[in-house]
Parts: sequence; C-alpha cells; structure tokens
Amino acid sequence: MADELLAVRRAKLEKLRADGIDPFPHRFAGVEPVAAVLAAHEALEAGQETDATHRVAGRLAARRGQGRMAFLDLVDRSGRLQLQARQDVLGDELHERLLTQVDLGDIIGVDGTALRTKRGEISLRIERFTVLAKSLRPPPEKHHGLQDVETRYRRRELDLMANEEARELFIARAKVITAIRSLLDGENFIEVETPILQPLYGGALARPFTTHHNALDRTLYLRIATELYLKRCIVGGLERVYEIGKNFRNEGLSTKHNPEFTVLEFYEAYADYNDVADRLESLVRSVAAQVGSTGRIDFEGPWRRVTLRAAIRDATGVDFMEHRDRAGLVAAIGDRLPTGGRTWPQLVDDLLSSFVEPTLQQPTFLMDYPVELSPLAKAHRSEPGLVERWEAFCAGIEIANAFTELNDPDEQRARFEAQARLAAEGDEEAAPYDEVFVQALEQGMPPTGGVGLGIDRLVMSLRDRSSIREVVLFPAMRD
RNA sequence: GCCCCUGUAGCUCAACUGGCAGAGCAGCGGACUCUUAAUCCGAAGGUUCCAGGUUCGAUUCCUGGCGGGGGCACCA
Repeated sequence: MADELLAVRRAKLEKLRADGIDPFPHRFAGVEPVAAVLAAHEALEAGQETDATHRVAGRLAARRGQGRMAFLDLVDRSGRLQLQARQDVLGDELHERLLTQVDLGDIIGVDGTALRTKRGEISLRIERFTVLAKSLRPPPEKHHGLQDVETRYRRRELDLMANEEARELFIARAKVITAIRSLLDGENFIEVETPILQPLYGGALARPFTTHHNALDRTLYLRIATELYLKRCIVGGLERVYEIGKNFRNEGLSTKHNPEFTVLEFYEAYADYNDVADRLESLVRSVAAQVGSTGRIDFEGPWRRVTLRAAIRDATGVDFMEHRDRAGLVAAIGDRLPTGGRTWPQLVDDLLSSFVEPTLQQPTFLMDYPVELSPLAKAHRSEPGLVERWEAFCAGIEIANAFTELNDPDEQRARFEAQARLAAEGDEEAAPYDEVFVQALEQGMPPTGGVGLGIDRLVMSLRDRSSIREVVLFPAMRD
C-alpha cells in the first residue's frame, strides 16, 4: 500500500514533467503571508468579491469538491487560507491539473483575488497557480494531525506540518530567545561565544562527552557549562556578558533531561546573587509577557524567596544546619529516604528533590546552599557553611541557578582540591581542577553575580509541557 | 540498569473469553459551481514490530528481543 501511494505520486510527478511543468522550480518571489491576506479583507461581507490580488504560497492541506468548483486549504507559517478553484476562471486544462496532478502535501504558489464566500470565509480565487515542490509522500491525517509521539519526535517535520500547536510552540521558543537577547542587550550586556570544544570541562558537576582532535592529538570535551569562560570575560573587564547556547551532559534522558540542552548564562560585575535574582525575575517576567504563557504558572507577581534550609525544614522537619555531620542527618531523616551510600551533601540534595522541589509550582527562589554542593559559589556573608547561591523553580522543576561568584583564588583552589579528592574517591561528576581558571581569578575578578537559565525548561513552563522532548525540535532518541 | 504501560493499513483508531483483521481520513475510479472534518456511489489497500512457544486455531496467552511512553535510579 505504501508503495502504491508513492507510485501514484511519482506518476503525477512524471505527468507534470511530461506537460512541461517543472515540479521543483527555483523560486517564487513576492509571497505574502496568508495572515496578511486575511487581515486585509476582514471587513468584507459574505458573498462580497474584490479585485485585490495576492500572491501566497504554502502546503496544500485539504481539498473539498472535485467538480467544476473546488475549495482547497493552503497552510503557511502564518496560518491557513481557503482557496477557491473555478473551472471557468482557470480553464479546463489548469483546473484539471490542479485537481488531479496536485496532491495534498504539495507546495504550491497561488495568485488570486480576495473574496468572502457566501458561507462567510475569506478566500482567494485562484487565477494562476504554480507547483513549487511536489510531495512524494502522503502527509499525516488532515483532521487528527500526527498523534504518534515517537513519530512526532523522530520526524519533527511531520509534526510541524501537521500540528499547528507544534509550529506555535517552536515559534514561541524562538521569540523567547529573541526577547532575552533584546532585554539583556538593552541592559548593556554583550553576547559572547565561548568554546564548545574544551580542553577541560567545568562550571557544573556532570559527566562530559569526550572527543578527540586529530591534528592536535588530544582529548577535548564538549562543554557542560559556559561558566568558567564567561567569568574569564569578567576578569578581562567586559563587565556584563552573556551566552546562549548548547551544553552537553553525558547522562540519562528523562522528561527533564536531554543530553544537549540550551542555557542562558549571564554574569554581571559588581553584583551579588540578590541583584541577579532581581534581574532574572524581571527578565523572565518580561519574556513571559512578550511571548505569553499558556500554563497555570504566574510569572507576573513577585517570586517567592525562601532559604533552602527553611524550605526543607518546613517540608520535612529536618534542619540540615543542625546536623552538619552525616550520621546526625541520617538519624534525622529516619526511614523517609534511603540513606545508604549517600554523602551529607547528597542527602541534602535528596531532601530537596524528594520533598521540596515537587511542591514548587509557582516561581520560587531557594536561597543559600551548603558549600559542599557549590564549588564555584562565594561563601555566605553571614551564614557559616553556606554559600550565596540560589536555584529558581517552577512547575516542580529547576529552571535557573545562580551564585555570588567565588572570586578568591585561594579559596577557589581549595574548592577544586576538595573536588579532586571526591574524584579520587570515584565521584565521576566531581569538577576537574582548572588551573587556568584559578590563575584568571588571581588576576582579580570583581565581585560578580552570575546566572544559568535553562531555556528548554523555561519554554516547558511557558507552554505547559511536561517533557523536554516537546520543546526540543529534534530530541535525542535511541537508534 | 529496574518497574509499569504500549506497538494493528500512509495517518487516526476498532477487533468480546483465543475463532475468517474492521472503520474513518488520505489514495484510486465516478458524480457534484459556495465547500470548510464537504457529501454521495464504487473498487482497493495488512509480514497485526521481530523471533520463538502453548494451542486444532494467536492481533489476543507465554518467553525473549527491538522501538516508544511514564515512573524509579541517575542527574542541575
């Protein structure tokens, strides 16, 4: 059957060629979005015709009627426009060609005149049409669209052509990134590009992808974060920098994790974590206002700010600051979590992810983390054992992470040494010692606040999607 | 890596307790000059994911594999 469908379309392709029609012409200039045509004739009354001509192009999505008059739906990025095909306008040959050689799914260009049909739909009467690309495979079902999740992820082009909400989502995603750039540029941030291929990875605790450079005959890593290079830009005096790009982490896939994911990081000299919290909050609020939010999350109001300590204490009764030793914390947790083999910082993280994170539906900052979890953050100005770090959550997942950046090179060196000890104990996610970065700090880095924001996760919350695969065009899939 | 669910026509979905695998859309032939999930008539379209097993008989039950979804683990 599949072969039959393909053969029929190929036969039509050959028929077009036999008739002297190029089924894959090079260009079609002067196209208007269909939404512009619809907007221009909003005032027409039912049955009213015009002499206004328009040129549109897009994919043929539906066809009604097979006789001397037919209606077709043309879809472009801006929307859907009904076309009216009349034999008395096109002539016998062209009308016949349109109805028999052109298939649903073909890309066509149309010149026509605007009217509103007796049934009230703004339409374009086809004066001329051009096949712009013959489609040799059948499109997804016209009414139900493409539902199969696997096909939607693996063959995103089919999802995009069949499902308007998929198009809307990825257009919205683009607007999010454009809005972020515009807002940061307006605050005198400069956008930089730092290496994706790195001789040493850093800036987060994660396992990297490893590759090899032949000419240099050396191992390179795909970055897991942009943090260390961006701080070197701050050391260099760029003062306000940001980067939007992919990070890569060689870890499991889940509804919240894709091995490559898009992150905004920005760093601001002379600011601390409170300043950058204010900045992130207003940034996301503006983005949400510009792009719109379809979910139940309210980005408008002030975001809740609570310490990590209080959040865990309120949810569990466990105050990790009163149990700075592993044994004490294990005793306080009791049988609520498996504690075997977990270190003290891991247990704090477990408490957070099990009992606090799922409850954080509306935007919330959790402030002040144990130093053990944060090798790049500056010690808290008043709370011993804590660092000035926050994470922002909404819809039960983390969307951002920020520090008052550690700028004391000796302290940074000591933190790296602590990580090196963890690595020696077998922790594959411990941060490697980065001497070049420490030397950069030795040049002197101003007090700095920095933020990482997960763009994929932000789009998830703005468009009410529960899987990161819904917001990544081509998510990682098994072969 | 573990657990649960899942895989049927190009697409969207059916198929009772194990008894000839069906419909809509799309496609094909035909009718139709205001349709819009167009309508009507007709004919067609299947390796039921793969490999085994049980059975007179398997889409259905069992085992294994592969893909997908969800959860756990892991992880910013």
